[in-house]
Amino acid sequence: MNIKQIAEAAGVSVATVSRVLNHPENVAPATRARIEKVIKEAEYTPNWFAQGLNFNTTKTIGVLVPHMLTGMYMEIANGVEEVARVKDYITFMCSVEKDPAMEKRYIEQLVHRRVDGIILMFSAMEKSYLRIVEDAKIPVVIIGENKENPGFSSVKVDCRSGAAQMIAHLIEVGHRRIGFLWGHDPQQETADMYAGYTNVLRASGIRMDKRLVAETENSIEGGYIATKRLITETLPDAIFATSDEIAYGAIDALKDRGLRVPEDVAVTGFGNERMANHVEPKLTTVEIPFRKMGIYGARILFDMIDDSSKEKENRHIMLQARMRIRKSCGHKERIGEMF
Amino acid sequence: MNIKQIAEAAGVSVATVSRVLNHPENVAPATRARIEKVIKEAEYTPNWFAQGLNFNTTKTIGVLVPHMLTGMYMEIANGVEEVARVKDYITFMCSVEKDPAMEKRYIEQLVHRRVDGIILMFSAMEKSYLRIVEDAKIPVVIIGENKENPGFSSVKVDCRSGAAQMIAHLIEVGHRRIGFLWGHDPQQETADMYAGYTNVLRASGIRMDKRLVAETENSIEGGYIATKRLITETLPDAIFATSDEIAYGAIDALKDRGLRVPEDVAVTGFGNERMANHVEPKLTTVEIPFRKMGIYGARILFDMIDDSSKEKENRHIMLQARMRIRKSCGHKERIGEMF
DNA sequence: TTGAAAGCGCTAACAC
DNA sequence: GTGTTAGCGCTTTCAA
Repeated sequence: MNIKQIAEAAGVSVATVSRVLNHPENVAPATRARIEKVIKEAEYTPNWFAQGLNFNTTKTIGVLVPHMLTGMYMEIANGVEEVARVKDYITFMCSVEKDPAMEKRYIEQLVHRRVDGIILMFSAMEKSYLRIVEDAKIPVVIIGENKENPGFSSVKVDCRSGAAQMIAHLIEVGHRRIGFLWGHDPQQETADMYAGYTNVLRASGIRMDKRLVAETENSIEGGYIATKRLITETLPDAIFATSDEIAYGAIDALKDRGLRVPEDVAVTGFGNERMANHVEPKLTTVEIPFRKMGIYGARILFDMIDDSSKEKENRHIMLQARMRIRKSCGHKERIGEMF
Repeated sequence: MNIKQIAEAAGVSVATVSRVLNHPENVAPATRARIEKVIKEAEYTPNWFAQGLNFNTTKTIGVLVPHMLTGMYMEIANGVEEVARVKDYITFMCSVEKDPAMEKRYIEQLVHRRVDGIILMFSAMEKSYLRIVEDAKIPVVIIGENKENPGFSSVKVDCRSGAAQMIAHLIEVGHRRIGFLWGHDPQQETADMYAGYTNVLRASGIRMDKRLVAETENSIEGGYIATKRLITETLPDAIFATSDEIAYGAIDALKDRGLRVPEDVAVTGFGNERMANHVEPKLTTVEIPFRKMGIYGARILFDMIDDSSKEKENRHIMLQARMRIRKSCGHKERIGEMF
């Protein structure tokens, strides 16, 4: 069913039908009612492609997620989607599986399909790849630090300070030999955490011990393996993991070795994802406001979309992370939280 | 940059450019090479909408997910996406937040945007709503049981038998008073589990006690609250939860009451999601092959898309669920699994 | 082997 | 207030 048929059925020209669709105020009430009736009865909706050819908007944004199965990323995406929904936009969610080649392919696709805006999450893209997007003049917001991508609006979390707080806390509680489980991603954020770690140690006059630092995949399994390896070398008082998942793996590994958490070794995570409060012992961690990151990112994006006319100067938001003291760090006056 | 400009730059007509794009074999090698060079240099890609107006395919499928933050649904989606990617399709992931109104809106959008196929996951849609999709002749596959939607291809899991096995196991291990925490969704699946539950109890000569059955939201919090309520009434030997998350909540609630799991009360889940093996005690559960469901569903969908000519007879796949015996059910010879 | 032109379904400028 | 028509960017038939 197309506009011509509607026009015939209503005894008018296609222009008039198009008008009731786009500028109903310019149509006589009687004609308008008649046409609307026909449209409703025929369940007619204008052809998407024909509209796309004429308008310059698709009411669609694209969101690139590093990994569909990682809850934290999905929380950010959820925040984005919520804003998009209110704006009557639909969202292309693309999971790039932490693979730059896939990320590139998806970006090309999104540009090709003329999305109105793109959100890049912890992107691995180099600036040069993003030229396609710039050429297409599609607004972009980057969520998560990325050194490779200056010149875009962004939303970030102050991971350095978050880690520093946590390390300071561990020291305060009495730990000296603090291990650092360094997840491979997100790259920039974990590097910032490391900076926070070394800084606080130095300031506290604690000597760095390289054996206490281990690199690992950002996953439960990664944390498990790295911890097993680490504790064969030397036994720390505490372990700081760059993500909650790594911390879960660390706890498993310690338990397997017959060590108690937090009595023998304290463990802390980063993120405060859904399960952090339901593992045993409850995980002390740094809360990242994931949903909020998504919401802010989306708001910036839609600001850019809405006044595409305005000369765009990039905006940057830095959110603070916040400690969640539970049991796993060995704090005496720990705060119990159920949810 | 459009086809006309390419044509001019190459000194040919638009028709010839279009030919090298779609039927290169019909173009003289020399002309073709010249045009391809221009295309490459200009980084030209045909306009998506103009193509859509002419072709009848969008290389896009839509996936309706009940809830973006529930890992199990995302695992299914991940399976779908993987198949789609291989097929060079892009996926619209739509999170309907367990809201039928949203689901309806998204379906309309997907139809409007002429996706080549749609996957409905644990859909709440009534048959009548899906008329839009049928009218548009868009292939649909339903993942997850849905009584309201006969007449569509589907992939399901035998939850009834899964639950029956688990209940039988609990009885075998010595439990008699077995609680049933009934999550509100997915509707049909949990109802099937209930059927399995009552059946096995009856067959084992155990009298049903209504006080042992509690309804709840499908979430950790839901499981927590329902369990607290349930155990004020009567104390079961064991609790069967219709999802892992509900089971986590149940375990929390029991611990809060000073009860040991599984010594005082055994707990089992359903799903075997990522964390089931990392909570304390490790969760005995029924494994649902989520990824596989997505993969099979997508394969059926693409079969339908690829031979749209063929008279389509619906296909139905029923997958088996499988028990994962861990610690939480109190089995003596429990199997330890790390990952 | 190539080009001219019609047509895909719609919007909007212009004319009445 | 409504109709006519050019044009959006592309594909494809038909003719040369």
